Amino acid sequence: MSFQARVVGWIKKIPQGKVASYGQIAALAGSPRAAIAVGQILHRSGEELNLPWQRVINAQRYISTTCLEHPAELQAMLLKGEGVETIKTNSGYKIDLSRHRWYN
DNA sequence: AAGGTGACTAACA
DNA sequence: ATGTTAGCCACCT
Repeated sequence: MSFQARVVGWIKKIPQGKVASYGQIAALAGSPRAAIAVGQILHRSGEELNLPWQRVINAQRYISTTCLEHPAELQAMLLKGEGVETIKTNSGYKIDLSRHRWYN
């Protein structure tokens, strides 16, 4: 089973209304240092694999998408749609982890 | 098949 | 607090 497959598996398990960080997923998938690789996977095939990519944010609890098709604004909207509060700040969209952090 | 590239992070200045 | 640096590592070409 590839790292990618494990990552996908975990991401699918993130419950609605909860969020996890790239590093957290990487750790669950067996490579605590591969956070950036997780981002890579989502970046490329997150949408076509039908994953809840919006539930994955960075360790600073900010939305960190950059790609034009999936801007932070869209992610914030999707999260809001499932009950996750996003706070708009000058530096981006911040997530209220005290309420929405996903505990495994 | 070797190397470039990130939707990352933690550690510093 | 804010910006930079240097490890990270799997995916893609």
